[in-house]
Amino acid sequence: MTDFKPKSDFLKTLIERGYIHQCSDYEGLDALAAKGEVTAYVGYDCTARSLHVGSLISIMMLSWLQKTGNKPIALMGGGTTRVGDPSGRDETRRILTIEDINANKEGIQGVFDKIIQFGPGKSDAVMVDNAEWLTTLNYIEMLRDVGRHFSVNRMMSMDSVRMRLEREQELSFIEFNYMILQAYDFTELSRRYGCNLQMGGSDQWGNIVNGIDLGRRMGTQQLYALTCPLLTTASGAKMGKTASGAVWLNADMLTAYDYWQFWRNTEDADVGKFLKLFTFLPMEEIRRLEALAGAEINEAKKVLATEATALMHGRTAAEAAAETARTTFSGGTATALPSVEVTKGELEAGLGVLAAFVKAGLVPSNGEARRQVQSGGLRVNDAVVTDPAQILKPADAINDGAIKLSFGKKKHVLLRPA
RNA sequence: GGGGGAAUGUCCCGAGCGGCAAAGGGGGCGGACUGUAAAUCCGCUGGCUACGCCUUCGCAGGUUCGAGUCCUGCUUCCCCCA
Repeated sequence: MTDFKPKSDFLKTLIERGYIHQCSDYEGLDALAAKGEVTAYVGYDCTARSLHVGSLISIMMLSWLQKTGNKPIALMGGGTTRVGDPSGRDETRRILTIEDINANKEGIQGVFDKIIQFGPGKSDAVMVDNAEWLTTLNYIEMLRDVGRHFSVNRMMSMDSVRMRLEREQELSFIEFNYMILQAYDFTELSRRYGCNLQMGGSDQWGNIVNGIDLGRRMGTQQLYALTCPLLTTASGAKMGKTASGAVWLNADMLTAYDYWQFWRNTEDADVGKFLKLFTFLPMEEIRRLEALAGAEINEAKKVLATEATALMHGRTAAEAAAETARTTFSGGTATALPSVEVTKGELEAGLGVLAAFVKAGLVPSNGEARRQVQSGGLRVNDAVVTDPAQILKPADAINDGAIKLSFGKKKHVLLRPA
């Protein structure tokens, strides 16, 4: 890969921006991409109501694919999610109900058209659900047509399976079948849409390559595999977690402000990498930003945060988030901070600080609030709380009629009497 | 079918002579230092109407003043033999 010189804009961009972990055949894929003849898919499991940043990298790849004149397919795993992918998992996934899966699918679909064009045109994207063909399969036919091409010996040696076996962890038969279904998806998409490339995270390599093999045996055109690195931060932590949980892409699961903050808090060493992967800024601009040294790199982080947020939440929301952050972190109180309502009566009766922080959702329990008071982590209107028995009263509402509660340096909520 | 072992704080790993809210890590959170970074150092890491009360060690019973610890049965997982 180091000495490979791509001719296609697609591979040129992906390589330059660091999207590629492995590819089954650079030359072959490059030739197709140069002619705009790549139709690629990425599959998304419907295991939650929203995708999170971990999936964003592959959505970006689909977008670049389209920008460089090829056709993306977003595959909803409405069928495969009923089975559960064992890759990279220690334990069997909880089996989701069909209603849950459908609801999750609804939630997930929305993010794609933010950066990908859908429609009937040649390089317009298509969205399909593998439930369409998987749920109507007939077991015996499936075994005869597809199952005979799979060697159990080889399946047992696949990472996802082997790891479970070596660590003596349960691997149920249903999960064992996941790779067969995913391989079958690839061939089915090849037949239906002329799909010839599957992309995904590096943990999907085995599954994708199985699809290529199956395609060859079942007589599809030549298929290709392309994987991206799994995201970790420079200090090795798995990316995508914040204080409050996963970094969701959907606005109703994570506000634009919190999403902006997630990117703003990127480690220095990751700024360049993330600008390349998660924004569409031109490379010259990125090179300039990542060259900033010392505290200056904070400028690059703000650009990253705003650009990345603009992609998922829109430019307006991104800039509002940037502005809210600016006032908040320069010592002021932005009125656009997340807010929680309390009734006037509650305040007049006197609301305990501990309860107030729990109510604001900043801490999970009274006890936790109490502990945080001990270590000086709670503030009311920017004043450190020292007395756990402190009572909040209407007179404390000073900022735009609200009380500002802060947990640590980064988490703020406005308590609004209503 | 026979024999042996395991299950611990609902994030994970993991100690635990009958006095245990339960050692030690990891992770997470807060504080200090910085730049809303990293590294480092310090503190915290069951719940509550809080110098007390309540609920926790696979499940259900029992012995005991007192059980994570002992006994009985059950469930699940692993290993060996058939």
